[in-house]
Amino acid sequence: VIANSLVDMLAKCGMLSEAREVVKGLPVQDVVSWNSLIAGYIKHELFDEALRCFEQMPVIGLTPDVFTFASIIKACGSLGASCKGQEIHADIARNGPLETDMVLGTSLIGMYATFGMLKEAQEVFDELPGWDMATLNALLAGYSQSGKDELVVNTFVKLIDENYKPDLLTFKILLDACIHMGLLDEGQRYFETMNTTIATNFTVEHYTCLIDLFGRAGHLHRAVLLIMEMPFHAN
RNA sequence: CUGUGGUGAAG
Repeated sequence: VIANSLVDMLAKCGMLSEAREVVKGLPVQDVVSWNSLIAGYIKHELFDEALRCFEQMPVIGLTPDVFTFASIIKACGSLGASCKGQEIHADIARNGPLETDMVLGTSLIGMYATFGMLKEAQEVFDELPGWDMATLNALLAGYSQSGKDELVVNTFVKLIDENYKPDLLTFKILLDACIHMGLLDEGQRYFETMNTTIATNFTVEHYTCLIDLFGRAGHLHRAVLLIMEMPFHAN
C-alpha cells in the first residue's frame, strides 16, 4: 500500500522509469500499482506506453478494473485509436456492472467525442444512471466538436433548467458555440444572465474566456468594452 | 476514511 503511494507519486512527477522500477521490484504487484503507472504515462502523454502496460496486465495475471478502463479509454482517445477503443469498450460492456460507472462513462463519452462518434457518445450517456458536470461537459464538447452548435445551446438551457451548475469549461463550450454561429449577442446575453441569475461566482477566468472569443472573432471593440466593464484589474 | 481513474478545439 505504501509502495503504491510511492509509485503514484513518482508517476505523477513524471519519474516514470523510476515508477516502473518500483513496480517491478514489488513482491506483490496489484492492479493499483499498475493503474498508477498507467495514469502516470497518460498524464505525461505517453499514451502508447500506457496501452502497452494495459496489454501486459492480463499476461501477469492482473484483471483491469474500472480505474484502469477509465484511464485507458482516455489514452485511446488521445491516440486516435478508435478501433482499439471500441474493442475495449466491447470488453467493458461484456462486464456488465462497469457500464454504469459515471467516471468511466465520461471517459468513453470523451473518447467518442474526439472521434466525432456522437451516436456512440450519446448511447453511453443515455445508459448512465446519473450525470455530473464532467459528464455533461464531455457531451457538450462532443456536440461542439461535431459542429452541432444549436445542440450545445439547447442542451445548455436544458441543463440549467435541471439545476446543474455549469463550470468554466461549460461556459467555454457554450460561448464558443454562440460565437461560432455568429450569435455574439446571445453569447453575451447568456454570459450576463449567468453572471447575475445563476449563483456562479464569475472569476477573471470567465471574462478572459469571453474576451478571448470576442477578440478571436474579430470583435476587438467588444473585447475592449468587456475589459473595461469587468470588476477586476486587467491582467 | 489503505493507495490509483473521467470533462472539446485553438492559442
